[in-house]
Amino acid sequence: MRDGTGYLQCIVFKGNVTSEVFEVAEQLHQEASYEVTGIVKEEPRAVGGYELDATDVKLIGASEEYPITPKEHGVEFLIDNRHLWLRSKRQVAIMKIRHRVAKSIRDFFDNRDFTLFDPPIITPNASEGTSTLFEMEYFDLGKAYLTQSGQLYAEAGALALGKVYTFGPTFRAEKSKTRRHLTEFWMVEPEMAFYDLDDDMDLAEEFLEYIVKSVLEHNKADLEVLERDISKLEKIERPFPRLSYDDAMQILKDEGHEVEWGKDLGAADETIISNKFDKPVMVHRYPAEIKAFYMKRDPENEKLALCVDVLAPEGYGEIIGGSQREDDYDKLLGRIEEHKLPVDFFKWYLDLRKYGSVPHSGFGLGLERTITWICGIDHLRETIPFPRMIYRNTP
RNA sequence: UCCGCGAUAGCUCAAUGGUAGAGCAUUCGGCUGUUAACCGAAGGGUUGUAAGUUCGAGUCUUACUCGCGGAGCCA
Repeated sequence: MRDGTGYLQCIVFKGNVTSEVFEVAEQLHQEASYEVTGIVKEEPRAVGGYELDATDVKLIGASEEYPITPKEHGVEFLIDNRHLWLRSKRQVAIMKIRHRVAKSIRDFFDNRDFTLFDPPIITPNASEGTSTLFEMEYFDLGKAYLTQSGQLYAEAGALALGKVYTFGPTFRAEKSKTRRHLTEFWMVEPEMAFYDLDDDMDLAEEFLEYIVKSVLEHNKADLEVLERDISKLEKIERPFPRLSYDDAMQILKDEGHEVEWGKDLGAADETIISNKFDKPVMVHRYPAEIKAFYMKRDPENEKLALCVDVLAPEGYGEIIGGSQREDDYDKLLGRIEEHKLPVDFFKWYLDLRKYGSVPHSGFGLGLERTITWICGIDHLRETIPFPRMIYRNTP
């Protein structure tokens, strides 16, 4: 029996019930819903040590030929039946962990005087220009897009409220067919006035530690269902290793891998680096060339951006991307022009530098990637109730 | 967009170029302190689509469709 709070074994003994009740019990196929009256007994043979000895059984909803059997199934079949797959023990455990991660995210920021700040989902501009956007016609105003990040709006919020965070769905029409991509995924993006890159990294580190500890504290049973090696999560404590991009390149070189300064780290590179540590690794100060226009340059080396990527352990890859933002009006305008972005759309964004600009920083954490890592599972499609992927938008 | 792999019963998979099978599920019968129960029986197929090679194609060839993994890009 499953009721949403847990599982209980229930026994219907021929000798303890009427023949009518026994007949009803015989009709209870997999996933039928029913009401049972009985006596709870201690029973060492039952999982959990207790079972319900039924005296009466009432059928509520029959379930004929339930498609998902206790045997093995393929991925396509299971996702076609996602609405039913969610009932299985493993999926229930993942959804409970998702809830815990989301709750711990809100608690973390709420307890540190951040204000939840909701950016629009429909936007007229591309925040980074590179990614593909979901496009729509917006009445008489031309094209509009589904947001791929609330960051630019969060910056406006930070200048109004000091410390803010956004938390909601974001959309990317990237044609990525991998176990790390969804077209609709959730992101949390804190943005803080007067934070420099070091402050930003300190916060990210404390944040990740908090989330993992919260799951360990409340979801041990769920992690057990997933057969997660908990000892790996117990090691997630500050401080996390911090490497500059140059340090990372050196590690790759020492490992005998061909590297070229100025190129972004590939997935294989990230795995090599993260496998050298048992904690998340923070890689900072990438070449500005390969990073977004809004990132501030390192005053000590203008070729570098004041940015950070956090790589999850065990090869789970990037879960956080963040930076200190460019706060100088002229420099930011220059970047927008260099990237050939429509200046008109960014007028409001430039205003943030025109009227009382302050140094500020922030980062974005991908919810599903984080859950995938914490759960120790191999595909992020299981971490959201109804995944949206390049070749699937049903059920 | 590119590279690789795949598509056979409701599901998971077998089948040297030679009569398309098993386990599970379903139905029927039996048995049972089970927890992926067990024993017996039955039904269930245009082998993704189209063309080609061949005496003969699930198997070989070509194209297409769909799916999976990866690269790039990203959280």
